[in-house]
Amino acid sequence: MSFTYRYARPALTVDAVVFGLDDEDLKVLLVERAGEPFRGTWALPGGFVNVGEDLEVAARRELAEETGLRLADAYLEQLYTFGAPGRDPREHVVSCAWYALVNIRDHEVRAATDAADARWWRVQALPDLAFDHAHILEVAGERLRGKVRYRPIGFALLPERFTLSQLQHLYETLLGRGVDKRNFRKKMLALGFVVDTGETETDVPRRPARLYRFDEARYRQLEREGFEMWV
Amino acid sequence: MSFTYRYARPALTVDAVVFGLDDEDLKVLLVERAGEPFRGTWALPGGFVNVGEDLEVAARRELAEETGLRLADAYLEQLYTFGAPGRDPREHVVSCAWYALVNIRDHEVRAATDAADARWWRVQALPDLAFDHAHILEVAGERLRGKVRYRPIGFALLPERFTLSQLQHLYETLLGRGVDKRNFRKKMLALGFVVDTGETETDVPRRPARLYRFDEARYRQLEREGFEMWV
DNA sequence: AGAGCTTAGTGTGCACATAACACTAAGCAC
DNA sequence: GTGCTTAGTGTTATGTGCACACTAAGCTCT
Repeated sequence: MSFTYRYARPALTVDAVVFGLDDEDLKVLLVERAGEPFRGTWALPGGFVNVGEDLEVAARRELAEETGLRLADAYLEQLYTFGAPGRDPREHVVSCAWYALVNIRDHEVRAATDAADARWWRVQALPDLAFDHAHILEVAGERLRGKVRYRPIGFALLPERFTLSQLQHLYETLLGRGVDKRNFRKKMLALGFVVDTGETETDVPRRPARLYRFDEARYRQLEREGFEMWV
Repeated sequence: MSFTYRYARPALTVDAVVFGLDDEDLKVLLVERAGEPFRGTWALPGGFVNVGEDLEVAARRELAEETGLRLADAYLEQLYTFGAPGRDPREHVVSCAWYALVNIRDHEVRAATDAADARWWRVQALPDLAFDHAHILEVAGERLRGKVRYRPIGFALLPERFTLSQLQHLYETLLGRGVDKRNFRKKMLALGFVVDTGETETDVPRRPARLYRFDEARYRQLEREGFEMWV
């Protein structure tokens, strides 16, 4: 079967930049390519968009197919569309890139279709990447660093219940600088959408911390009222 | 001549949302469609991307072809890629939308290829639009309103030399609210990249105002030093 | 020439937000 | 119960945002 058009068309793909956070670092999910071109090279999960398929749906599908990861309550947003001729050695391929923030512990990752392997890599120590994926990752990193300061998207990187220390560690990691503990806690609690669950950590070899959660409904309410956060 | 592929491909287009400002309002450049579908309906200028053509180049080309407008020192940025199946009645068409800010007086507009007419419309009083272009325009408006507050992109809407009153009018129009004259002037001049040219207006039936210009080199310098604006 | 019109241009004070800073509290391990 | 580790807490100084009203300068019209 084949498809014929009156004019030549660039191919259209989606790629996903999935960020995760563990106790140490910011990580990104990559797959090792099983097919040509760039066989054996690490790359962002992604692939061709089907006709009649929404771009976001395509991004989720390719991600699930190649890494086994299904985005549920993760944060997912379109990043940018990369269309420079020559970015794919085969032909002109335009890629609509998306980025996602997930809690690493919630998601089992396994290599699948078209991928020889799939695993998390430290953003600070990436392998060589296929295509222009290093560039895409750079753009994604900038967007993440920029956006986390005025939108509460970072919470998607944490478990549902988290301590203020974890939240602070998250911001320090993303912003790349330390912040003052007292000021940070004051500011976060003053925002009004980081709420105390009444629970505390268990099984930790030290004083247990209170557990908080991100109250999304409250955030949306405040947003409607014209409130603005700035970290 | 025709082109055959192993798998079906969505078509790929670019659309341009060009904003301009005159003494009264924020305007947007639209074309009246000369061909089907939506013949006779107003739409964003745009069209199919050629194979081997960069997306930004395609956006500029389509804009020039349909409206005669050539973006030189205008601000141009990718907006979002719209790919919902059904957004074009013919088939699955994915559109990479761009938005631009230009100084209306610098640009002559005339209908050309594929367009029966081309003209500026007040953003507040738009006609019915073809495809999902009303939605694209809405997204563009949000982006503009958001971005103008922390990036000095608004200057692209003004002539090279402008008065602080013009600049204030610009911000008031974009933000949709009045601002205090004294505070506005203090803040703008404190930024350091709005510089006095030493000249003043001529031929105005009132006290002439000083003319300022946007010093882009200075802005880039400050940006590198980690400075941040916020209006 | 002078009166009137129109927009340009200017400073202060108060309220609030940010940033710097160090010690006690609580639970666990040994 | 001692020691270790991280949790949790307030005050002060400084800077920024915001409200607010009058004089200055050039032109027009008579």
